[in-house]
Amino acid sequence: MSRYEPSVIEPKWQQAWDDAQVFEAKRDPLKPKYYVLEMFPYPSGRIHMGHVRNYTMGDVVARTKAAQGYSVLHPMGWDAFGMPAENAAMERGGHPRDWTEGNITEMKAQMKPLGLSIDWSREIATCRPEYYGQQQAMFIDMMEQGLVYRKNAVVNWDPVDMTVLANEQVIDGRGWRSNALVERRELTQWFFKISDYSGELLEALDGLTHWPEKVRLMQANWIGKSQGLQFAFDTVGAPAGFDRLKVYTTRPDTLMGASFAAISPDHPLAKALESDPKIAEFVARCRKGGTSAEEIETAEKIGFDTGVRVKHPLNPDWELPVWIANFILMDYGTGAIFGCPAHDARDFEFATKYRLDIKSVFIAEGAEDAPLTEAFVPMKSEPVHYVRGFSGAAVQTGDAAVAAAIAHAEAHGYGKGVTNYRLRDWGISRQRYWGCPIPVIHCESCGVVAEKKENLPVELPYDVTFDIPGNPLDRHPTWRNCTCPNCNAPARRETDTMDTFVDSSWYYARFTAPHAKTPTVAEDADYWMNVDQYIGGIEHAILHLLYSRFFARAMFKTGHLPAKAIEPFNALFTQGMVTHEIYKTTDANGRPVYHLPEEVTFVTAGSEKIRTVLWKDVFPEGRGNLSDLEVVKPLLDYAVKPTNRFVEVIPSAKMSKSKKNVVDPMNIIAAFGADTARWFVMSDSPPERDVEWTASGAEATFKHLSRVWALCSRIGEMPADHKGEGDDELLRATHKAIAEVTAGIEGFAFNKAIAKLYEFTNAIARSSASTQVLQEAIRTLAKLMSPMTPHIAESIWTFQGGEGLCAQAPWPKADPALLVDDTVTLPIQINGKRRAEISVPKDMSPADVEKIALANEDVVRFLAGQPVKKLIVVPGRIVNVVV
RNA sequence: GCGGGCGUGGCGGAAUGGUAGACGCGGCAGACUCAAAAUCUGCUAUCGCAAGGUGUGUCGGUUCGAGUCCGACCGCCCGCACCA
Repeated sequence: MSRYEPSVIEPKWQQAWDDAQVFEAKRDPLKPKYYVLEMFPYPSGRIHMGHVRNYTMGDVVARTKAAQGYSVLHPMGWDAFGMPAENAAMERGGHPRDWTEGNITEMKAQMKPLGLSIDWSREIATCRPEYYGQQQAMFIDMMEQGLVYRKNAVVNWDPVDMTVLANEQVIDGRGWRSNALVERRELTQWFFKISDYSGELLEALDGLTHWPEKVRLMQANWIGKSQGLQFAFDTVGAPAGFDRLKVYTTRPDTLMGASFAAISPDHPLAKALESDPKIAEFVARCRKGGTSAEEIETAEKIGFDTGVRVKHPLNPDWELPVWIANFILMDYGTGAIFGCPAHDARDFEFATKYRLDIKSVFIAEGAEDAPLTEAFVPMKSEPVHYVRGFSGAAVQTGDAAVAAAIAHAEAHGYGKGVTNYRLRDWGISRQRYWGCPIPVIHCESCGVVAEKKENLPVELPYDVTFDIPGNPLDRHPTWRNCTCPNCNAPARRETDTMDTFVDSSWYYARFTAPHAKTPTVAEDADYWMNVDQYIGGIEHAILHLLYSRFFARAMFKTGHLPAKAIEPFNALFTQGMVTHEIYKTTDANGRPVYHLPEEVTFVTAGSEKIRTVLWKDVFPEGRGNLSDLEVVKPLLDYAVKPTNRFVEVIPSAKMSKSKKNVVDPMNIIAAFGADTARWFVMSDSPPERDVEWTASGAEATFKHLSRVWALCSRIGEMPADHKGEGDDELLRATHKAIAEVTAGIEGFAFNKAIAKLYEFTNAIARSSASTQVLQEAIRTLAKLMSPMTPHIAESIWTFQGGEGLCAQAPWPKADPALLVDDTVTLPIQINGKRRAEISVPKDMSPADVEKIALANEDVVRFLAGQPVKKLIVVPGRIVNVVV
């Protein structure tokens, strides 16, 4: 074997795998199946280290499962719709489709050299009619099932770009691109009825036992179940049609502390009152407020007394004022509340500002009913003393009091217990070109009608321009024109497109039959679903994963997925980011200046453990030492003083172009090969945590792989019949490695699996065993390394006489008999402190172990004749002597 | 405010309640070399000449035995947030 040259072996093996179609997924009734999926990328045009880490993890799982005898599905596709393509068209000209397809070609070309075991015959892109046409078909099915509807909704409207903006695109109340003040405008929008599934999506979380607890909690909080009382006030002096005002509360036990009612500025009653110019003006003022978290947090609570009154449900003579308040949300509960300032922080603030009554309903046990300086809001599980209760005992917990109050309301017929969810319906309308057209038609006589399925896909027109703001579909000369599927009269197409989250909500199902003429094919979906292991970033913990869970249910309801697939992802793994240090200096004006890693030099000061980073021109050769500093001191003084050449190192941060701490995977592959990149991103940190990319770590990985290569050569040069020493020892090490590496991979502890591979490599290198045993060991090493470093593994496998391709060889099995040593070393503790060590046969009886332990001379010395009170022997583990 | 997570050498990190620091990085020393690089070997938590002592954010508890379990605190990180 010659030198280790990744640039030679990597393309060679990739070609060999392609030729043998090793990664093509086939339905095989004789094998169990395994579906591994990594969250598919947005085709930005460049892959980054995060992609490398994500796809390598999936690849390790896919290759291991394939070797373990599973029929594996490991596909890849492109989340290809979305605004960056349109922005690029606006900024640079060109067409979103050309830009996107070009990026897909480029990114695929960058992914191929990684040697991933992907079935590229199943590649999909959400922007192609083959994909989004099927999405439109499902949209129509969902309409029929009542899962889709239109309603007016308040949205962020950019008056300059003439488009709806997502909340994240509104920065300080202005459009992120146009910088125009964003308006809250009411538009007719399309919605998916995800709220129909609130309860089910919440309860089913319990069954997702192979999901991270954190993700399940985040989803549970997002769905936000609460139980409370809904009741209606009788109104006094309200406009016609508003005889009653419905409110929702989770604290009906505080009803006797009510001092006002309040409605959202978007409440129908507020609208009915807008004939009063003062009210109209107030409502307009409320709508101006920004929607960002900070603004909401710091926003002052403002209110306006409408003059309308409501009667307290427990006492018709008791009237409360109705206010419009900016902090009441229209789309939660009923959009109206009753205010109990004593036991709600917001109501307290509001009541204090507008001098409304603050009356305690309950007080801490043993406390006085004194005026409050802030709202008293104890845990609902805590017992308190009710001074103005109306149901249940005087001393009870909040939980008990709430239940008693609901029972009271239901018994007296003024309200009922209801369950409320924070989760809102999913608004999917986007006034954008580069998305999946919503396949409906507006007809003057028939209204809103679904397009006929045989007319699908409703394709995006190519001849559009982006030189003026707004949705190009709206101003296309002919695209909107169509005929009504019902009455054949001339009609107009819907020009809204779907949120790109819709595209990614079912791609996992499409991969089971990526080119079918229907969204899915029953037998393929039956065979391949569910995704056995899904891998991606934590940033998708809520939206993407919740939408997908909803969509799988909708696909079941519309007959596109089997019942077993309503939870589509059996196991989820969320991986950490790839980070890098940032190198910063300051310019003459005090502004930060960032430097690329290759622009700085590391100077180490030996045992003093100081690391200083300097601009590269101080040590142009790329490395330096403090002793060298003495030599270059004059130069350094010159360099440091006038130009501030010491570089500040900002530890481990997300890779970002502006901070110049990005490492391009293509450069790493060019310098060290894909195997080095793959091994390093898996080796240094647990996969769920961030991993810091370091140049020294990458170099060290390359050196290690080179060592393995050299070791393979050495073994290859040994005479085949050479008899050596320590065969049994190496055989045991081999089987231990099999057991430990397998456990590491299966437990998603890739860093530990790699640590074991280092140990095993060192064991082989030290061994002077017989040629045959060494060969068997290094072939096993190659197979165990192959999920992480498939190319070098393939070379070693072939060189050492492995049969066929390593990629198709079965996973080795550990012999349990070889995993336990005949003798074990037992530490002996005296009063819990380690004092000695004995070596005993592994199955020696505890009684014999005791004898040997007590006879040990170190033990005798430490005991110094003290009587032994207790002796604990944990077989195979430890001996503890208590005196 | 609500919810969750994490604190272990110079660094990344290992440790089913059972020898704390595996493995890697960095560092030190040595071999090879005219020399450097590369490579190889050894050492590397800390105090101490040693015997031995001390060490997993802090304080306390459970246990024969605690990095691990329990309680309080300190610090850092993440998610949600005017949700009635």
